Parts: sequence; C-alpha cells; structure tokens
Amino acid sequence: MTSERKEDYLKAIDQIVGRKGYAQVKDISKELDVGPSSVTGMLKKLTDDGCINYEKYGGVTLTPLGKEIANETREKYSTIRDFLTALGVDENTAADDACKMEHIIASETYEKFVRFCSFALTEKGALHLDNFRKYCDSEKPEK
Amino acid sequence: MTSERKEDYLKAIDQIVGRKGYAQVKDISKELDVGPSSVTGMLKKLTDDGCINYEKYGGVTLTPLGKEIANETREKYSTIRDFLTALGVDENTAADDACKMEHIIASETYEKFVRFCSFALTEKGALHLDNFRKYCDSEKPEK
DNA sequence: GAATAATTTTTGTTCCGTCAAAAAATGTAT
DNA sequence: ATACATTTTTTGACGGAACAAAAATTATTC
Repeated sequence: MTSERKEDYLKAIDQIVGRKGYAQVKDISKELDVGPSSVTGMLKKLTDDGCINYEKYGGVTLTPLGKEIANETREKYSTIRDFLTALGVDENTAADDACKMEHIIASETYEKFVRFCSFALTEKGALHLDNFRKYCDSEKPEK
Repeated sequence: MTSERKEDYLKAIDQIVGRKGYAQVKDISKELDVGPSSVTGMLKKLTDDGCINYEKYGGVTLTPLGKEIANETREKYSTIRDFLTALGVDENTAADDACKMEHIIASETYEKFVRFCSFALTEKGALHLDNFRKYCDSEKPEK
C-alpha cells in the first residue's frame, strides 16, 4: 500500500514543505525529476492513502500519517548515508545509494548500521575506523 | 537493457545450470517464485539480449554474456552478504538484503564493502570487528 | 477586465513484470 | 500407439509508474 515510490514522494514533499510551507506540483516535479502529470497522478494515490492534504490546483501538505512515513524514511536515509560515508564512500555516492537502500534493507540490518554509526563516535570506534581507512588507502596499489 | 529482474533470472538460471546442467521453466519458476508464463516471457527477452540459449520447449543455458552478468551479480551478492554478516546481521536476513542491494549500490560503495571484508580477515581487522560486536551486545539494554 | 503566461489536470499511450486460463507440445504409461 | 500427465507457450488482462499533448484552471500584467 505504501510503495517505494510513494515514500520518495512523501520525502520530497516533506522537504519542500520544510522550505516553503507547502509543495506545488512543479516543485515535486523538479525535485524528483519526473513530469508534472506523473506528480498529479501520484498525488491522487497519496490522498487516497491518507498521506497528504491535497485539493486540485492547491498546495500540498502532509497529514500526520504522511509525516510519520516521511520521517521514518528520512531518518533511515540519513543513517544509511552516514554509515556509508563513515566507511569512506564519497558524499554524493553515499547520498544516492542511501536513497535506494532505505527502501529495501531489513530493520535488523538497519539497526546494525545505527550501531555502527554510534560506535564510530566512540573513541575506540573512531580509532578502528581510522585503521580501516588507512587500510583502504594502502591496499589500493595492488590493482 | 539489463534490468534488475533480468539479473535475478540470470542468477537463478546460473544456479540451476550448476546443479543439473540446464534449466527448465519449472525450475526457474520455483526458484524465483513466479508463474511459468512469467518465465517464458522473460526467457524471450533474455534471448533477444543474447544472454541465454533458448529454444521453445527446450532446456535453457547461459551464453558467455549471460554467464558474465550472472557471475558479476553473484559475486556482488556474495560480497554484500559477507559484509553484512561480518557486521553481525543474521545469515538469512543478510542473504535477503544482499539480494536486493546487489542491484542498486554504486561500484564505489561495493568496493568499500570488498575492502571491509578483506580487512576483516586481517589480524587488526578481526580485532576491530570483535570490538564492534561487543559494543553491539553491550549497548542493547538501552532499549 | 481582457490578454497572456504559468501551472495543473486530463486523456490516452507506453513499458515492465506479473498472472490465470486455455492451447500446444512433450513425456510416460500401459 | 493411445490415453493420460506434465510441461511449456500463448493469449489477454492487470497494476504501477512514467510520459506527451491537449484542455482547464489560476496568476499576472497591462
């Protein structure tokens, strides 16, 4: 009922609402890089799902349900992105991958990522991670 | 041209061929848990793509191209699975997640996973990982 | 307030992957 | 070799998500 794509839309709407108070079709269209007619279509579905407040030709905002889903998705996204960057993945790549991974990983896996991130903030953890990073740099020449 | 689903099919076919020399529609159907008509449809596309040797009502095998894709996919899969289990994710969950992640992560991210796995085989690495695992166990009570 | 511009919605099409049911081919008994 | 069982293919349909083009609405400007 709440597909991957719907989560993407909700996250995008949340972001835009955060910036300007409400979201217009053109904003969402730009944000997700899809045509405006695709957006209108999805807005109807999200309305049926009870995720957004939407009236034709009007601005879009999130309902509590929509906000909840957006927040969960966004939080997952941030954690995964941080996890990947901690591992040494480039910022942009990490952001891209996190955006796709957030939809598919199990909650158990997600939990490990959370732990890893907080561990990385530990003294020991930071040290270990540093070691890994050095290892990464040193082992490259083999190829 | 080579979608996620195609990779899944190729991987499944590769596996079955490994077991019995060739793959039948029913095998693939069972392996991927889809109806036989779906399989037949996909087999046509994979033939057009030059990934499989397929003649109606006959067994299916992989072409060099198909084998190459299957191998890449499989290798990616194994690495991701190992990476996740190294982090402490349960075997089954790791397998499931790897199956989905293999399609979407960037090669850069993949490379980090590879590095992490080989680092984990190092003396230092094993130690670090052990530390993380202990941290995981210790921090659980907070919830 | 009429004319024009920007935005949004409709409508009809497409692609992908799936399915169920019916038809065709193949395999296996007896 | 005839009847039955299994496997495979065809056919037609569906849902999801996207698009382009045309129509409708709202906003702006003079």
